[in-house]
Amino acid sequence: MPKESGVSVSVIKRLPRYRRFLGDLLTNGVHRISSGELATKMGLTSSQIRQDFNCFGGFGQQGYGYNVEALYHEIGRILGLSNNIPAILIGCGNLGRAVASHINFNERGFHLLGIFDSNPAIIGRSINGYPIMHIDTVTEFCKEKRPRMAILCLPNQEARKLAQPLIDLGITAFWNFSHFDIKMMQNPNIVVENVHLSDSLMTLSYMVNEQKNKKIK
Amino acid sequence: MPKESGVSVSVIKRLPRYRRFLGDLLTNGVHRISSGELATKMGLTSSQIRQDFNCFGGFGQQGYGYNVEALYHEIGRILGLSNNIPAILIGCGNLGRAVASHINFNERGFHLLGIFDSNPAIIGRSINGYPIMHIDTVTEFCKEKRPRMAILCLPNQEARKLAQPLIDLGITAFWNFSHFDIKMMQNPNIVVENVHLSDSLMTLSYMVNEQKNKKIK
DNA sequence: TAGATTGTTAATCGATTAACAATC
DNA sequence: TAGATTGTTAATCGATTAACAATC
Repeated sequence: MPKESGVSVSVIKRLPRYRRFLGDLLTNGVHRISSGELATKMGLTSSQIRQDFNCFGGFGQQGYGYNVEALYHEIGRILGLSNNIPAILIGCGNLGRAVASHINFNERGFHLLGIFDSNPAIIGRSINGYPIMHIDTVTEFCKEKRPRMAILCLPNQEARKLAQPLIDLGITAFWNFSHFDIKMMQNPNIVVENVHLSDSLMTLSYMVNEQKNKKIK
Repeated sequence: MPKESGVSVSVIKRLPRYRRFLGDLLTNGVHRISSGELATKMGLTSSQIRQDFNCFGGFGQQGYGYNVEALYHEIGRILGLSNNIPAILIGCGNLGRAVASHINFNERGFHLLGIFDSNPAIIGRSINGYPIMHIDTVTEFCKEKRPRMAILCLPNQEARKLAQPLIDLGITAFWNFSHFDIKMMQNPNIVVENVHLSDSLMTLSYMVNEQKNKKIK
């Protein structure tokens, strides 16, 4: 049934938002919805919604619409949210701590095994139940526990140094909060999702300026 | 000279990354670069680079290429990075604290005035020099200090409650870390930049799954 | 001047929207 | 059956890439 191969990244990036809206509907006791209604709610076109859902095989029904609960779970399945991919977090500064305590990894397809940092003062402590270990022990740890994903909450230079060694230790996916462009590295099998907060803020800066210009005009 | 109006958001979103690479070149003492060289470095096409830069009026020179320093500063100017837009941060949980201490607002076009939260235990303290004030005083504060941008590090429901009152108080831009979709609100003059960390992680979850499927295939 | 590389126009590619026949 | 709404094909729109004349 599922024909998931080769679905474009634009579609994938919309799935979490669809799921969010469907979750809200579910909470409000809505059991069916048409692409038209959902489109209005989400500020999209009904065409786009039908096209998007059909990338994965039709789970609507003509004349009826979509079953909210089925669709919600289907999207979760497509995203692999019940897939406990073992992960490690590297860098326990402000950002690393926030990510460790703020994100619900288990509900997003991952299982966080632990946190690594070089600051001796915090080794042995834990955050949100995740133990903080010394970065020097990460090699040993990876050989034993085989994490597949690494979260990089490190400065540029340190991320640059660590990326290749981590790949050599079996890491195949990065959630990258550093400014180092991992994608530029040789290995094409590595998947990377970047969160460049500063870039995001600069984009906002541009938009605020545009806003001003419009007012003047 | 600048013809910045109506530049597409795809182009704008690439500007911070260009600036980052140009900054690196500058650090390494490189003074000129051709679109071809930069394309190789960044994994883009030289065509795209020339198209992008030309959205803002040609600052290259035929037969020579681009002056790295001039281009770096030009991009900063386009993004409005020296524009101290007054901003407030709302929600001083893990994420809010990380944003307040991790982001260099001054170098990104903003000036953070202070932080608001409802937890009495932390009111009066400060983070990274920014005072923490009670959320009940935000109305008064906005009337006096006139911030234009608000950073929302709040749960869904609280963000939903606060968005419209903040707009009424003169906020015209949001850096939104909550899951509430501010864009869905009536006012078209409001600009919003969303940082949906959970969505980002779910996208990564999907990609890791695809990775597996490919190996099996 | 000759070589290099831009700025810009044209061609291609992909993503979004519109239209409508299929069908519940 | 009639009405509604999907799934899917075709049309449009926008973004990326290719090509090349302009020019430093």
